Amino acid sequence: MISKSCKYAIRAALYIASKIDEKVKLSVKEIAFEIDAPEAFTAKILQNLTRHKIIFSTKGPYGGFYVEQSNLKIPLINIVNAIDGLSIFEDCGIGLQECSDIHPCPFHNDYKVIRNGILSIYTNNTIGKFSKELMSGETFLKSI
Amino acid sequence: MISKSCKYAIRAALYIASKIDEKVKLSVKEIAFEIDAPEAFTAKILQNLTRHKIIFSTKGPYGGFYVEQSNLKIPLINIVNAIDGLSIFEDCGIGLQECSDIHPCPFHNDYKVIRNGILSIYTNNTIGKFSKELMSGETFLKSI
DNA sequence: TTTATAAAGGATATATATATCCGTTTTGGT
DNA sequence: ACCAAAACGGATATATATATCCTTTATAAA
Repeated sequence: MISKSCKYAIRAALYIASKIDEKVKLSVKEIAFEIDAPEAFTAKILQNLTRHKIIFSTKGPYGGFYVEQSNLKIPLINIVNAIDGLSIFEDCGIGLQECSDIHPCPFHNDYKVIRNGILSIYTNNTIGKFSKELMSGETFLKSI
Repeated sequence: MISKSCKYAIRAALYIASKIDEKVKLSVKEIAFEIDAPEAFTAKILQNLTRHKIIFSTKGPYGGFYVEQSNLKIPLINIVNAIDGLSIFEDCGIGLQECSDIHPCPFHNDYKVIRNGILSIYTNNTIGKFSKELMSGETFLKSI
């Protein structure tokens, strides 16, 4: 459904959010390692998230990526929108251009329920929602 | 979720099934046109479906693709399996290797409901289920 | 038996997603 | 002012999905 890039982005945002109380800025290297994603590719994704103001960054020594309290309220759908766009929530289940509520394919109604369910997951969960319950001593990936 | 190829495959199978009463074999060219897919690529997909015995084919003059009554009972999940495999129904929503019922990610339970819903659509609908209500004078794509 | 037709299948091409590389810019410390 | 650290951004590389091309094989009809 969502792309691999988008999954990296969500993992990255959750990780950065989980570190908010430590008041340190995180490097690409650390983030990539913790979310199990390639470093250079993670850099691109983080840049994208920064441009979309989903996370913040500063350059130079002691620089890196971080979030503020306000970022914790951002729903995951914003990340999906930034990386993949929202058209995935409009596509027909069997790829028909013409498919719509007015002119539904045989699977349209069932499929619509599913799509809306996925949309709900991303809309109802925020970047900050899980940061508290995470990171209990082990690495991030093991903790989620 | 499922690939573009897989959507072509489902459209093709539904189309072929919709023609079962006409007792004609359908060419790649006709099928590709009707399902709005590229011809050579459709040929590959039809070969694949044939190998998996989801449809039948015969070579030579008056040859082509067709189904028999027994094929109409085949659930769409068989097509998904033939083209994409079933691993898509096991993937974690945020791409974690370790995610499972025992070690769920924060979205696991919600996401599982969704995945099972998609699985149900493909499991509960057969190739033949819609062939009757289709093809009321207009082209296939317009009819579904 | 020859010919025409249509699928089968291997090789190749293109598009897109994923991933890497490297020079540039910004910034903090000295 | 200088250096080092780190993100930024453009160019490039690789992998995968999608798409095409062409030769081979099977088959029906004449």
